Amino acid sequence: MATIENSGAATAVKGDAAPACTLGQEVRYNPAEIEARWTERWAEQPDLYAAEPASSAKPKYYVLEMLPYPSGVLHMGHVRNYSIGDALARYMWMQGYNVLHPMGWDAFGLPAENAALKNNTPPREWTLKNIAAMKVQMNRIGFSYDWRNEITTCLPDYYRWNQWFFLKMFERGLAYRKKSKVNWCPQCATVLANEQVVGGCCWRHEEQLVEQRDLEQWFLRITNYAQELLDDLSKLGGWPEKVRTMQRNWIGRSEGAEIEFELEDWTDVPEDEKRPNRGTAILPASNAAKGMGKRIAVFTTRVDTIFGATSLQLAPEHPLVKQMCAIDAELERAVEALREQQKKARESGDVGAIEKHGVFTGHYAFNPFNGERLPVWVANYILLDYGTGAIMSVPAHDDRDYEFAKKYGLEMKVVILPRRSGEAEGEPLLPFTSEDSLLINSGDFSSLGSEEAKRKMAAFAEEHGFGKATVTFRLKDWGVSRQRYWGTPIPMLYCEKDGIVPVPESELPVLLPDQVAITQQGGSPLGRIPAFVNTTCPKCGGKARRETDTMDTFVDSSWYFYRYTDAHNDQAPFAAEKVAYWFPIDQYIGGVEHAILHLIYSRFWTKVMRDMGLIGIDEPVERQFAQGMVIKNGAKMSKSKGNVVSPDEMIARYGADATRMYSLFAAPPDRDLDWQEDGVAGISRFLARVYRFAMKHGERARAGAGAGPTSATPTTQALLRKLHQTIRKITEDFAGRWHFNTCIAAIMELVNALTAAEPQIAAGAVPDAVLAEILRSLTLLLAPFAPYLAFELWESIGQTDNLLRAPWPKFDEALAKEEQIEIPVQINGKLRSVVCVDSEATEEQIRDAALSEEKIAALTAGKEVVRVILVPRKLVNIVVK
RNA sequence: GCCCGGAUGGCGAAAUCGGCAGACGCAGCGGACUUAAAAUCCGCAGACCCUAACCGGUCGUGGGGGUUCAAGUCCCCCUCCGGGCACCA
Repeated sequence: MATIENSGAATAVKGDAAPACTLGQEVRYNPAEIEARWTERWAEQPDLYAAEPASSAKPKYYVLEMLPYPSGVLHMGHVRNYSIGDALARYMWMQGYNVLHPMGWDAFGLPAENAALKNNTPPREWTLKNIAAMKVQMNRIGFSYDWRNEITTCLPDYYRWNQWFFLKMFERGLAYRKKSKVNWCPQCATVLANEQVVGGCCWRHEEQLVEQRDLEQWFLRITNYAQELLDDLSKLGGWPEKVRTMQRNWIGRSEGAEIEFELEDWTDVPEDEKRPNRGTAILPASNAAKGMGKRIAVFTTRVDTIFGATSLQLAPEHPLVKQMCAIDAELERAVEALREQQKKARESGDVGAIEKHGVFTGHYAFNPFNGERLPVWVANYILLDYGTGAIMSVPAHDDRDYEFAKKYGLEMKVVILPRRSGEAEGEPLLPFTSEDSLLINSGDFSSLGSEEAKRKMAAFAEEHGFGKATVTFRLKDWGVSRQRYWGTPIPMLYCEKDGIVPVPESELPVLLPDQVAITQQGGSPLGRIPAFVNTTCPKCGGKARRETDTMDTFVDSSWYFYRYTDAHNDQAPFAAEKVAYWFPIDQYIGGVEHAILHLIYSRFWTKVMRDMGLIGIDEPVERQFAQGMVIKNGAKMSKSKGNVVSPDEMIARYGADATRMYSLFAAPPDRDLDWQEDGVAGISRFLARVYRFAMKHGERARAGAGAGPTSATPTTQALLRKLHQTIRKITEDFAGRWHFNTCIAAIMELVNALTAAEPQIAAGAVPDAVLAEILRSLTLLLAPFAPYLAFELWESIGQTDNLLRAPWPKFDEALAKEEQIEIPVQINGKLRSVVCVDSEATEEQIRDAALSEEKIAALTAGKEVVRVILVPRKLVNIVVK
């Protein structure tokens, strides 16, 4: 179509979409035509972007972008994410690396089931159709994926390895089943992991409050790795600080002590001291026996304040509270109210805002440090699933305890003072919570500093058998059971005789049946398929039932990037030597919304695989990059906001090159990006300028490609200088800052300089060989950002080798160097003039030039020059009085 | 409440190590080309003051202070916006 062989004046370009025509000498840039042609040519070369095997002599580089959920359509967030990764992959190929740049599909999950309900299409069919559509889109944009390693997580050749890993974890005691309170989303009709609850609501259904339900669930013991996940964050120097901080908060390590308070024998309490108004409940002897010798364990980070404890506070769900309630109907009613308040607060998400309430149980416990008798309360702000579900209340030195004690008139005891003021200062303003403090009224521990006291008191407790120093994590084990159909079946059986039995490895995969009626109520859909459920026990041969829950889809994405190295292996999840060659991932790129969920599960999975002996690394990702969101009209693009811009539409209007290049130009990649369609048009105009320039001069460039003398005309020198400055700028940015917006601006400046010099070029001021070099380098500089145009230009200037493997241009410092530089001259810090000096000028010469400059001389005449500050190559500041 | 980001022309942004604030682009204005339009090309463009016009001057990077010959950049205080965590004991 476009006659690239004949790109001179007579060239006519015909296209199907936007009609292009010949206007005098000008050739119109027609991205629709150019891109269609190259899309077709690339499709005929399946190995174009193929990684070389591990035997390659090149150094390896693994660049990875987060795989998409196959919703059926790419959105701008994808385009941005993948344009960054694609630019990097192309650049690294050109830098001589063996690049692995794979893509796949996170293909299990709820939307397929919802679509099935809505359209009566089986989830599998719907998903595969979407994948096909998105793959077409990706290829239309021209992303450089090595499709030989494509993975699709909903296919058995992938998910069988989820099952295999699950069995391995079960063997190692890392997968276990327990009944627990779980987060339940009524809309999803399934369980959510803690990580999937956002502000008390479902992460998919922003308005949907999450309920608590009791269910038997499978858990993965991520807490076994809590400490290592925390410690190894320090190895992740190539990760954004923000992501590391979020993970650190999520893991939530808290150092403190667990202390046991002995509960007073219930029967010993004199009637008149028992909880007022508790009525006539009679304590049966059997229950009294249960109370005897019971201890209440509390977790505290401030054991140094334990002499100031004036009560204990238990969670409403605490087992001991349940026992107390069993014999005290009135207490039960009061506690039930507290439970309700807590549940409501949890479900509404603003747990921090609820009003504190509590009730005295009528029971007492003894402080093991001083024997003091403390009332035992139940309070609605104590959480059963953190620490021990019980606290010691120290109102003088804790904000929450203070608030609570004020409300209920509980005693306050001051036991620490500010370190600096000393005892003479009297009582501090309460609550006083600083750790920079000294103990008072604390027996043998008085006058110790808080830090020292914490250590000594924990040791004391351990010595006397009523406590010890402990560490508590906020991180909980990962609940992976989902009562859904479209996921990996959990490979477990329940035998009447043998109980829980793993499916033998040889029977994997446990296939997900195809014909399943999807409804949104009544537990797992698989449970309604007798052919799936009913099986035999591999141990005893008797009747057994299959587990009917499926796995959380975050399991799929926790290890997928290992599979890319060996996607068709049917003997193992991957070959160790392939992973050893490609890992760690050199650069991972994705949205910050996965900073916790996906990125922490992946790190966990890697550590488990290491402990299984499958791999030899501690962390999967060397460098992680979190790109910003795509914004339109001040809000994140979303269907509900109605501000979605379709990539297809942009591509149809301006071309894939302009669309992806705009996504890199409009903001630095880590910042939010404001989508403005006029900006895409601007990029399209720029590419058109490049195209016209190249078409106009391509002939001469081909003629001069055989090199030749470079004459030193000022125009030639100026253009070469600009070229080498641009190469330097972009090369440095890829290595460091990734400010592709300024990289593209630099290319624009280069092109501006070229078009401005067209009269001189036409007049023969630039030798053909130089013109050839400039055009060739310009094409290479564009290649990571606008690959279609780059390939087109590459051919048009007579290059026949593969552009993707062409070496990245090298910059020459000598050519990049300015001969003359402008030095601003200030007087008393205010800019007054600019002098132009030779770039090699000495300080003395610059100083003289500045002082003798006409305007400066006039302004300083008759004044005393106190000082002259001279910053080499930067500025002169003359201080006068 | 705690922890991260961020705030610069009409708009997206640039200024990488304390050294000419606003590169590059969008929108806008003026001009050339054209019968006309589109496309393209050239030029102007932070605000204010002075001027017939030039020349020139003052102010200006969310607000207030400070350090410095010099601050968008460093220090202290504050406001607003975005994100994360949160009765976590």
